[in-house]
Amino acid sequence: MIDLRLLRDDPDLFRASQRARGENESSVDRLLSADEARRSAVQRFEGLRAEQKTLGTEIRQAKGDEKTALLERTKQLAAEVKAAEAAGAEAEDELRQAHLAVANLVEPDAPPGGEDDYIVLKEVGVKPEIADPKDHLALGELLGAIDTPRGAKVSGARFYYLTGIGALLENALLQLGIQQAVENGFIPMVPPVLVKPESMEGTGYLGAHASEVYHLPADDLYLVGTSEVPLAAYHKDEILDLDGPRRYVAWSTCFRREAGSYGKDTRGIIRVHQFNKAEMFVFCAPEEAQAEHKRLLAWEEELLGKLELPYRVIDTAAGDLGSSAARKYDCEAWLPSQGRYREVTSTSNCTTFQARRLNIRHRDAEGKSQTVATLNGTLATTRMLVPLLENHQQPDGSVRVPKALQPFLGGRDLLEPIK
RNA sequence: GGAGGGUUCGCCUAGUGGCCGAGGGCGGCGGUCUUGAAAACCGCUAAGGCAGCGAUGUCUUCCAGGGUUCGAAUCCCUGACCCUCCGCCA
Repeated sequence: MIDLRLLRDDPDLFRASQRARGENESSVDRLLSADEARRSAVQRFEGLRAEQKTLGTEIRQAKGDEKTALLERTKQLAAEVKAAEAAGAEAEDELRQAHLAVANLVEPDAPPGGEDDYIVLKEVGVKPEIADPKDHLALGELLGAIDTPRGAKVSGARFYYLTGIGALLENALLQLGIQQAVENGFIPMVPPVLVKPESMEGTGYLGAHASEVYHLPADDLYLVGTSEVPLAAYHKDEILDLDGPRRYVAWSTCFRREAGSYGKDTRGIIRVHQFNKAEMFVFCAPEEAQAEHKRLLAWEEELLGKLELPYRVIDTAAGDLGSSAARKYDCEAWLPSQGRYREVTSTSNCTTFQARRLNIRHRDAEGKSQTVATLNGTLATTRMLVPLLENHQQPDGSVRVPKALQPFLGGRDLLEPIK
């Protein structure tokens, strides 16, 4: 949710932001009038309620006819108060709906435009020269690392088994990520992956992404598509004592329905219903959010460096931002088999948008409570196996293990085809 | 799945219809005293909305939602969550 005070002061700021996203700016005006309507409803209710309270004390002391007269008056007043309260609740409700409908204020420097209007900030590393590269699935099958037919047999399309060295490799990757984060002061977490509707709503995933989310109707719980959800909700309704950014790194399984992606990335494990991820999540003072965002990006890059992968960093265009994000950077790793870069990490600065929904605050320098900023970023994820296998493949189908991963694989430096 | 108990201000707790947004203890902050500290004593110590330049005023919130009443932390109904016991259990 956006800051209503800022909206009152400068509605054009939000209209411009909505335009940059390619969204309707009428939602801003709807919110403005809902805000106006609520304020007048609240004032009417409060006036009546104050009178009711005053008369209430007078009745206690009154006697005889005087008391009868007062009771007569207050009875009528009680009905008015009730009506005003109902009107207030209705106005409140409309305000909330209108409030939820407005996306976060985009950072002014974010590139305008849609999905294809990203800006490439940099390219890092050297793309390997591989004649006739095998793709990750072919390599995974040679190594006995990935089994998609049996994934489909047991669970359906877009499910897979990681087997043997594949299972070990994923584990190594996530451990490397978590180790790096912990060394940098992150608090490691294993969060729940089933959450209540309010937690899902708080992070904004029941809006435009509702059809992407698995729901368990018998219990009214949702399977999270990212541990961002349980991490953000972790401090719901709390006032934090922050001395610098509060950083968490969570290991979790993620579940995505991938509705509407029929025919896209059907081969291998690029787009799947279930995967694992080490996710960074930060609560910090709003003033620090931009700098922290850069740091999250740097940590993502550091990990890709350790994996010795060629990648580029893109600055996502406003129209391609999630509704909670003010700015988003993606790291895309090079895929030799496709001859292009594919997203492997994504870091978003949600400023105070998420925290306002979840009611998470901290004490500022003057001791006043203030909404915090939240940020998230991918560290390591199952999908990274794809560039890892492809970029480090050898002509015979074996795969070189980057130095940083070797300690997590019992020192192995080469994965060889089984038979 | 069944039976019972519980949910009040950071924590513990008092409070069974108006004097309660709410008392006490602990903790925290400030002060007196002290060379310094401790102890003792004194004071302050929930969040949020609205109006106002401000001082301030006003309203909401005692798990949530409904109800009774002129008036609800307090009475009634529904629900959520927690605890204990029994049953079941990959």
